[in-house]
Amino acid sequence: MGIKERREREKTARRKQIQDAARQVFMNKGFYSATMEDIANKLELSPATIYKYFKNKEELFASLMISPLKYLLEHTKKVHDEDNLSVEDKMRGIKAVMYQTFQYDPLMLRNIFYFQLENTLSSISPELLTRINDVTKQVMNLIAEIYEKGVKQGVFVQADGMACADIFWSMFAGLVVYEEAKKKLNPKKDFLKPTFETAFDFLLRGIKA
Amino acid sequence: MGIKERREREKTARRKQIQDAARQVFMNKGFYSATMEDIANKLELSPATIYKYFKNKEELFASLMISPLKYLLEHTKKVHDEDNLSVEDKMRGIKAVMYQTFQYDPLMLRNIFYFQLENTLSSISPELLTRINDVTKQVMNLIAEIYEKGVKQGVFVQADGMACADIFWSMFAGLVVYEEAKKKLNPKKDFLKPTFETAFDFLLRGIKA
Amino acid sequence: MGIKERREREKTARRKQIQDAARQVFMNKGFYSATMEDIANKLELSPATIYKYFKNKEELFASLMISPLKYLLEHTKKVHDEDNLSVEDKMRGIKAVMYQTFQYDPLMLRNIFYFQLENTLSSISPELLTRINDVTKQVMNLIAEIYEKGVKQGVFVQADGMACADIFWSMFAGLVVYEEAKKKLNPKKDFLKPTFETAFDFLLRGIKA
Amino acid sequence: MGIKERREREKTARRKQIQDAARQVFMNKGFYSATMEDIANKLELSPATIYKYFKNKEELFASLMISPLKYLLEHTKKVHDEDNLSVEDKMRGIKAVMYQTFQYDPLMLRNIFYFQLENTLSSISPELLTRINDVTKQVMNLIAEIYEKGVKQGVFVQADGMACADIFWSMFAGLVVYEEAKKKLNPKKDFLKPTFETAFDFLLRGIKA
DNA sequence: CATGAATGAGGATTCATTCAT
DNA sequence: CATGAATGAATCCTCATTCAT
Repeated sequence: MGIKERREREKTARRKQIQDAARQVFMNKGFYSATMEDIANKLELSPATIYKYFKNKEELFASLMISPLKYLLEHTKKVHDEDNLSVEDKMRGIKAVMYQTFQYDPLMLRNIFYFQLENTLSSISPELLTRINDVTKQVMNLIAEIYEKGVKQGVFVQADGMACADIFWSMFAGLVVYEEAKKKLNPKKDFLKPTFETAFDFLLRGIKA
Repeated sequence: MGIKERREREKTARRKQIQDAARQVFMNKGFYSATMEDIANKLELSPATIYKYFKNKEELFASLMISPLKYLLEHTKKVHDEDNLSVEDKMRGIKAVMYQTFQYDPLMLRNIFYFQLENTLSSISPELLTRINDVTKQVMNLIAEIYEKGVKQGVFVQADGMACADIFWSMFAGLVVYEEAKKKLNPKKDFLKPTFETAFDFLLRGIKA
Repeated sequence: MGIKERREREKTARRKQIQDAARQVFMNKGFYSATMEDIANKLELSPATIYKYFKNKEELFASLMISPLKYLLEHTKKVHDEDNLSVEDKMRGIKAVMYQTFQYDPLMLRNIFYFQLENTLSSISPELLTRINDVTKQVMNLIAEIYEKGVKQGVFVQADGMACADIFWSMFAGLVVYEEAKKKLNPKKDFLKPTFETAFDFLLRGIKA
Repeated sequence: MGIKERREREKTARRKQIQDAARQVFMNKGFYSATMEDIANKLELSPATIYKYFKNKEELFASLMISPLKYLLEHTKKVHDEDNLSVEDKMRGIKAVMYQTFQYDPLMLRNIFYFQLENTLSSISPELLTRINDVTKQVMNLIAEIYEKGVKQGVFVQADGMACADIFWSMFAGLVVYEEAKKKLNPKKDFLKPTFETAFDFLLRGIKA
């Protein structure tokens, strides 16, 4: 009985190992240039083994996206539900959550933003795709809700909630995508933190009624 | 002499034809999934011919990036140099230029933002790479200058000029990358225009001292 | 002792289970496209287990051929040995037996006819191969005997007994192979029965002296 | 102009070369065990080249089926349309045509009969599949017509024309499939000719009113 | 006895790129 | 100058089979 549990745990562990290796390889080479063999080599495993755990390359890649998104959603929810916080504080909370998510898995986050742009990621299982899109939408909805509440309270300027959510999300995506590129050009400094702060401060001031 | 010129002109024209076809194919399929044969087919030309005009696939792709960036730089310069405009109006001008650039070549713009993220685009000629990065930096510098002028005038809040340029650029990138994805999900509506407006309005309000 | 017997019986039972599952899978997918995992899944068993009972895929497949052939041989013998029957009735009996055999395991029968055509079924054990060929030959011999007896009695036209056996066998094979294909195109109707009847009626009339 | 024609001819020639090599390899190894590399090696060509002429393995294989079927259809038509022939002579003509078709490409013919039985030949282009089925049906229809005419003339026994066509076709298929197998077991003798003759003689006698 | 896990060995297919004409 | 033809080099993926537990 304990034996079944151990088996299960080992399987999950191996799955995680593969994901970790894959994450690194995808990070370094990008989706197309990364090969299943690269990943297998890193694990000192046969490529065939990977296919026991993930249906194909796309599925493996996509599975990596879930985790940061889940992280993001969870923490966004927490901020949204915090009763003691003013809407302004909540928006500041969103900023913090976004930054933490970035720190949680920067490269994969970047890939998420690029995700839907490539037609070729089509052998992905529809369930996974739906799941990813769902999480995104949920986060956006939470942001929109906060914003609209703020509008009602007269704290934020009149604007569509979803539009505002879009904007926060875009700012988030832009900072991640672009700063990541910058980091490559100049790997020493940590540009993002202050820029992140300033960017959202601008937005927060901008939405104030 | 005239004959040589004509030759030259024809060559340039053909180069442009190839670029036009390539742009469409890259737009539809993305860099990796687009094939040289796709491009050649669209032109009713042999793949071999393309290699007379462009060293390889990466070079061809990169050459396409130049044009929107040049467009952006030119117009940004114009805004920057306009003597009659207040810094606030100039920033508004930047917003307009960005939107126009997006309209000028939306897909390629998206690709530019993603460009430096893929390591494998390494067979690109260093000159081209440098050129692309240079243009980006120039645009950023112009924005930074305007902002810093505004800070000196006490019109904008105290902040680093380059950081502000980063933020505008990131907002720009985010809107493009993310909205593009959204357009795919819901191809009917034109989301971008109003969101673009609102986003930069928030920023403009946010930077106001 | 009883315990040993039970073991034995259980082993035989399991062997049979595997064969049943295998039959279905081979029927649906054909030899090459069927995988050992398919079969194992159907049984809710591990592929490794199958290898405890059958040396390899080919051996498993071949083992399935034995059963319909045995059925055919047994019943053919019965017809052949029936003393009260005229040779004409015996030939009619052969027809019936063939049709019954088809009903007994249509798909595997088809595979039998195709069996020797594929060189690659070479890892099969020679004994099994011999056994299969032996049964076929025995059936043919029985038919030949009946026919030759009929010739001697002046009831059938002059012809080589084995040739006639070949012809009956070919007609059998042709009907099975071809009708099976037809069933795929038009799964509703039961074409075979009447065609089978008519076909052999033609032959029976044709061999009548 | 002549140059274009030569190109065209060369291309057709190469296509034919590939088909010839493929025919041999498929004959020796069967569809599944034959590899594209086998075929390429035989041609002293790269596998990639084959893909310039045929979309994939299945398509290449299927293309080989067309030719014998076309041969069969053409000659069947000729027999059917021959005005001077009695229906009985026409049926005899059908027999001859079938045997000639067998001689024209014995192995591929066998494959045709097995063709629709394997689910996996599914990446075949629907057009090709349709084309193959069409030819088969046409041949069957011609046979049916002859038979029904014979029935009207009171020369053949009462029976459904299509059923009779089925039977002739099945006999044909059976002889080909089974004799081919026999040839493998005993490669020296030419079993088929006399068996073929006798088989159809039986049928011809059997259908006589 | 049963099996879960792992894999070696291959095979189909793709595509950027070259080169003789 | 343009190209049709050819290909080397990859890469994804599959599957029969083995083996430690």
